[in-house]
Amino acid sequence: MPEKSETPETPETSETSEKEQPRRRQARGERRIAQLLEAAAAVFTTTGYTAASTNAIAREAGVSPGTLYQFFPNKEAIAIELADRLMHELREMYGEALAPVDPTTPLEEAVGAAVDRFIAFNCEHPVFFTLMHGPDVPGRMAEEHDALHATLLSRIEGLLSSFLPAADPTDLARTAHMCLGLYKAGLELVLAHEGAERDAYVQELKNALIRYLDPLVGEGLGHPDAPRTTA
Amino acid sequence: MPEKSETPETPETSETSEKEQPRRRQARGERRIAQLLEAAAAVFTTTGYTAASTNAIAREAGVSPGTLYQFFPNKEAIAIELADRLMHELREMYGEALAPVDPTTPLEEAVGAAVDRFIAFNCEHPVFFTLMHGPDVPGRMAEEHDALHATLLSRIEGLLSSFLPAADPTDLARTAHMCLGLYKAGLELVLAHEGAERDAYVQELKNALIRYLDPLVGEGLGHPDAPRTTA
DNA sequence: CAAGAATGCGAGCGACCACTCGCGTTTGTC
DNA sequence: GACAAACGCGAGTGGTCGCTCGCATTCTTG
Repeated sequence: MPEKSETPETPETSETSEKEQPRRRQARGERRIAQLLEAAAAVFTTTGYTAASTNAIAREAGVSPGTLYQFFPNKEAIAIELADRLMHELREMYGEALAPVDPTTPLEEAVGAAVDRFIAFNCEHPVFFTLMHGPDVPGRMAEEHDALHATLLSRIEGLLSSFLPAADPTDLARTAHMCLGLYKAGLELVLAHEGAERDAYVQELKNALIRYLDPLVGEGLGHPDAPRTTA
Repeated sequence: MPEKSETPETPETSETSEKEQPRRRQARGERRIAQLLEAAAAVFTTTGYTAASTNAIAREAGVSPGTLYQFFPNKEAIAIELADRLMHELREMYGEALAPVDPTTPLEEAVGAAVDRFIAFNCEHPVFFTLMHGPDVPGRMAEEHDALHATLLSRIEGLLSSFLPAADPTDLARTAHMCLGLYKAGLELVLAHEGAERDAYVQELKNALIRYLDPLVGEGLGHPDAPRTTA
């Protein structure tokens, strides 16, 4: 296992320490990093993480393997950095997308808005689905994935509990898992199509989620239109 | 090469000089093959296809790498043979599970029966999900996967069309895709849990599918008295 | 401009993996 | 029992991949 001894850490960082910054980068370096991450995104989306070779990423970026390793300590760090940047961009969006809504808001509206934003993000960054869904992710990425997963689940639970104030926590968690699973399934289908067909699948995904949740909401709120329950 | 009756698509002359020469196996060999496939199933399920090494499979089976290659020409052939045997076993089941039903059968019953059988099969053979869902499958396996996918889709379409005789073929295909996607999502959740919780997820999967399809059946048939429940 | 740091290169190293080969052992057949 | 074929072994081979190293080039800074 190639273990690179870290530079003598804690030099001095009295000021704002965003991250460990043992290296001074030039503008050129930042450009290369962005270029490499873009190339990595392209290669990851087409071949997946494990099958993607660092040489292929460097070639895609038009640089040599050595240059790649000037900016990233190893292959995993490339995926980590890529995921981190996407996460950061995502956080700015889903903070609104899954904010708890008051129960007077119709379910369709809440689900539709959340789905639209997430679908838009994933369509704009197809790598995200590859990195977060692939079974061939390195250990450190799994944590990132699990963290996002847990955050999303708690958000969904929060949203659901605003519609179902009196629900068993276990059932709530299960319903949230189902919602996330159904969403992932729909996302895969959405990404596999384009144009009008893609839009149709988005609508179908919304339908599936709304119809799945509708009876629960109706019964949870004491709606008279609760035709069927599953004990 | 494992012995099996190939389709006579290679019109060689009377002399089958090369190509397929089914090797004479002894009982011991057949046992080894089964043993190796079982070991391969275990390794594939835990590590996935690409990450699984042939040496690991041989070790799991308690034989040497050379012995493994006595019965399989390469790593892909192991997965192929494994998938073929599972497919064969599956075909005997889903022929009944998705056989077209007359529309008088309630939707819940049709969906419930199909889901139950497929869930049971996948729970008994977790490799199947790994081989058919993993993004890291070899080229030849992708065909097998696509073939199953297409077969399942046409079966689902057939079942749906028995409930929706007058439906746009495009919509029908899309709905079938959605059903299969939703099922896969539910299957993943089902496999991730055990015991009572697993059963609960099975029920939730059925709910999601039935609720997704119910409005379509009600409106598509134009039956004002469409049976919504048979409680 | 000079010095040093950051950047850039690409041949090559070590590790791993799918797969092979030569040879010894077991089994079926006469 | 004798012969051949199927079985079994495990060190070895070629190839790929992550990653390194020495050296050349470009930028920054005083």
